[in-house]
Amino acid sequence: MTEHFDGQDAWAAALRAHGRRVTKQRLAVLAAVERHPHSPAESILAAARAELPELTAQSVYVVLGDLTDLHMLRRFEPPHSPALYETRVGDNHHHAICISCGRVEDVDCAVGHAPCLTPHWNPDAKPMTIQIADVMYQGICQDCQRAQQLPPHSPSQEKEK
Amino acid sequence: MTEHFDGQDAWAAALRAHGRRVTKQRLAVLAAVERHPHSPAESILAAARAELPELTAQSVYVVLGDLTDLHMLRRFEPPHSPALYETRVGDNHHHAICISCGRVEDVDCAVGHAPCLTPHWNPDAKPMTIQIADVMYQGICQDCQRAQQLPPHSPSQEKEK
DNA sequence: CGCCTTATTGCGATAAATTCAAAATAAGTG
DNA sequence: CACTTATTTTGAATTTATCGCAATAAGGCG
Repeated sequence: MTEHFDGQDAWAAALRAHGRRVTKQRLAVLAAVERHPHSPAESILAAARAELPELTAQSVYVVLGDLTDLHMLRRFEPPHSPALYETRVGDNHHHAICISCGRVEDVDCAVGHAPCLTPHWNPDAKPMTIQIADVMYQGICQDCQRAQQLPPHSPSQEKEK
Repeated sequence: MTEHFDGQDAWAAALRAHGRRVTKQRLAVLAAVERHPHSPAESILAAARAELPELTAQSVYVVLGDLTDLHMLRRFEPPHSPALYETRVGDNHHHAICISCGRVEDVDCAVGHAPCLTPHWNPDAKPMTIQIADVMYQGICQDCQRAQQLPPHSPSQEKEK
């Protein structure tokens, strides 16, 4: 109950620092994202409604979009998934997604510090000023791998001819 | 007019190799993607209709999805954009996207060969078996950068307070 | 060469995620 | 406390993509 206010105040300060008003909606969304990293807007809405039941979906979209623009939140879009949000910004860490179950894991930056931020441009390409390098590792997590090997009733991937 | 058949035959062979029938729809889609890399389904439909007017949107979605599963096409989803497709598969190259105008550039793999395929797992994370590492550089291209500096009538990004 | 089986495509409807416009509300300021 | 305007809500629309089933045609076979 008291630990509530630690983060609450920090978020409030950050909002003011960005010239934004401190509203219960924003605080509820920020708290929800912090508690449920790698969550889509809908899950964030559900989580935030635990402490602010009258919150609407549209508000969540607006708040998420705005806070992402401010770099208070980070947004990434795994394939075949709605956009996911997290509060970890600044450190440029990456993500590993299981293409089978959708589980997401954080992965520290692969090349040291501000790493992947210097792409090897092709000779004919016009270089851009890179702001972030979103690295999306796609693979199969251990659980799903195990589940696929068991031949039993699991008609998962019978394509590829 | 003749150069048509070179690629045509190659695609046909590849389709058969994957146990797929060779249809004009598939050939039209493949040709369209090859001619317009980094294009969304809608643009591919338009391009493919140039040579196959009766092609439908749904067929394009089905074909793109299927060929992507076969790894004959590669699909990636830049933020705030529909999924894009390209014929370059196998080499694991990356992409740089201008967050302002949406322009996409190919970027060769940053770390040499099969590079980014070995993430640095956190101690507590359960490693996955990585299949591909999709690296998405996000930044601002030279043109947009130039356009933003000119104060004139360009009410583009007046947020951030 | 034409038939037959079955993959593939077309059609119509539908879903999921996100965005838009305008009215209602409330944060911060004086 | 009143006022200004950012923020949220309300209600609907848009965009991107998928689903089920009927229609079609590709490739194998007799």
